[in-house]
Amino acid sequence: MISFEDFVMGDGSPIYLQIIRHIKQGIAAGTIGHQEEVPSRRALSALLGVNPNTIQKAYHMLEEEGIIVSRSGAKSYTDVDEEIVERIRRELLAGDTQVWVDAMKRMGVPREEALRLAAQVWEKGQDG
Amino acid sequence: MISFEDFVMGDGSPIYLQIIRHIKQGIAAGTIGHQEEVPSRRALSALLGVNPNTIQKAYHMLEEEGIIVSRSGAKSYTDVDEEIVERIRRELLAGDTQVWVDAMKRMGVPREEALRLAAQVWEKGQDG
DNA sequence: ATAACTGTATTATATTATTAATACGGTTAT
DNA sequence: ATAACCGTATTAATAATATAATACAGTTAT
Repeated sequence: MISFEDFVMGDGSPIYLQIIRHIKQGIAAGTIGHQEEVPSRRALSALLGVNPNTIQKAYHMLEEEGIIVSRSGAKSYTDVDEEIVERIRRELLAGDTQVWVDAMKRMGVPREEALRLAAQVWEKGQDG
Repeated sequence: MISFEDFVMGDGSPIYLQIIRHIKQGIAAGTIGHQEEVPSRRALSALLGVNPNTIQKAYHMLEEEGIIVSRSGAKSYTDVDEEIVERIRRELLAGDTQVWVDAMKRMGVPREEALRLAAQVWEKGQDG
């Protein structure tokens, strides 16, 4: 069963996008595997304190991307072969890193200073 | 005069937030200085192809943050002493880096691999 | 002074994100 | 079979974002 324990609604982006991202990150991390059970729309909406329709929107888009499979009346499960895992991982890693690098460059931060800052921030956190 | 030549409406975030970010990044980079002229609401709205009200919203929030000063009828100018520049720079650098580091950790990317990827993405770009 | 530009304000409308309240029919464990 | 879940669908309402069309008064260069 996919866990949403560490899920935090932080940035101001739409909730359904945050949910999609959370699941994709779990798949990229390997903590979410193939044919893993997905929380029901109602259960997750109660857990996160949002409307069931918001969850349905996220799940529906994940299904269109071929990441989860739903059957009316039954539980929903992930459907991720190795190819899709690699695609998601590449997408997220490259995309996030590009965003950060672009921001640093736009602020005139030199490469070495940026990498030093990243290493420093990395240590500050307790996990990882 | 603040330049918006390299401004691109990329991410799906609200335009007024992107404008605020663009100006803050310029201040952090030092390419936007003290008492520098800000494009008029109408001029910038025409340049970006958005509504003047959207620009006004961004400028109004920047004024509330003490970053620009406006007088009815006259042009608007930046108002950034060294203290505010340092505050903005620290905010943006630390914030953006934290977001990236958190994403990498959530995806189970080891520190060294993340830093290697960052260095690699850094080189790929033409500027910086 | 006056024309051209400024910031500011108002009202209306459209779109998107989200909530809310239901409803229907399929699946599953007992 | 039946109760408790499940996915799915519909309709209505609200808030945030953005557009559109104006209007008014202050500033500035000529």
